[in-house]
Amino acid sequence: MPTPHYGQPRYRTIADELRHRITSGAIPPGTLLPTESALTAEFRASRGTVRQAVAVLREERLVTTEHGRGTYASPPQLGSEQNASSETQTRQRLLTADPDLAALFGVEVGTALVEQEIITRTARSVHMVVRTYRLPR
Amino acid sequence: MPTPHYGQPRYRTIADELRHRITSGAIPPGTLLPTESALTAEFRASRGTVRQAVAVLREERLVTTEHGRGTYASPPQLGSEQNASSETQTRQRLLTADPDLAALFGVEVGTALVEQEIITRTARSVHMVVRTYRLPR
DNA sequence: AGAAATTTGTCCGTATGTATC
DNA sequence: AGATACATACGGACAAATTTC
Repeated sequence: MPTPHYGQPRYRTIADELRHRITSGAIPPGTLLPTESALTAEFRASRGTVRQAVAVLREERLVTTEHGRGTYASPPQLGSEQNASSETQTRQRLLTADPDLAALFGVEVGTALVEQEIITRTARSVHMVVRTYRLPR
Repeated sequence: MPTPHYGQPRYRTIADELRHRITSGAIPPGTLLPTESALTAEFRASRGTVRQAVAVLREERLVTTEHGRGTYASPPQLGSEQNASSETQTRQRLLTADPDLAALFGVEVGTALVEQEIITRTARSVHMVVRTYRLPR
């Protein structure tokens, strides 16, 4: 019943299993994963635990979820290509708004902002750098 | 990582921060606070701690939370229908690589780069600024 | 066009085990 | 020992988007 999480948590185990199904092709890209209620039945876990498992995959960009629809294995008909050999590095930090950003956000210079930097790269070179700025929420 | 509560308990600190954002206008009245899971991520606290923090604000009548919906900064008003319509402005320009970007891309300082800037905003405020940097091609 | 069913999103309350101060 | 915090897990309920009838 409640929560013996020796060794590996249940949601990790479930995430591993689902990841395997996706990467092995058992759940082809673009198709829907089983619904949350189906997963709760299959793994005999609570919905919260199942959702936690799916959240792991979402974090890994292995799936995308749409409200009222379901969870797809890899983005539905988007970008078309995922470069198998390209990887991303993500970094997040706090910075103080320079005049430019301060004006955009309508805050004072020096206000704290969150910057997330995503670097898309192959082993050889950097493809793209994306910097996202937000107010700390 | 676990539990240094020098002086002030963790949930107090989180409550203080959220209170400041509300009173400072960073979270305007009528808008939803970040979800519990978002707060756990941001403050790297457990759900229990986050809920404890929100409970403090609820006690102070600074927020009201609706089951299945979320937690609002100050009571949700009937007429205050908010435009969920967020819009984006896109801008693209050439710039010269500063030392930081030059190092990332492995080019010399001053090399031309393409910057695309996407600003996500409502009528009221800027939500997010995304800057994408690429080598021109 | 409208009602019902599905599915995901969020919150609630509770519980257990672990770890640190 | 006690207080605080963390991680995990359960079950229930309401909300919202989508699909189906």
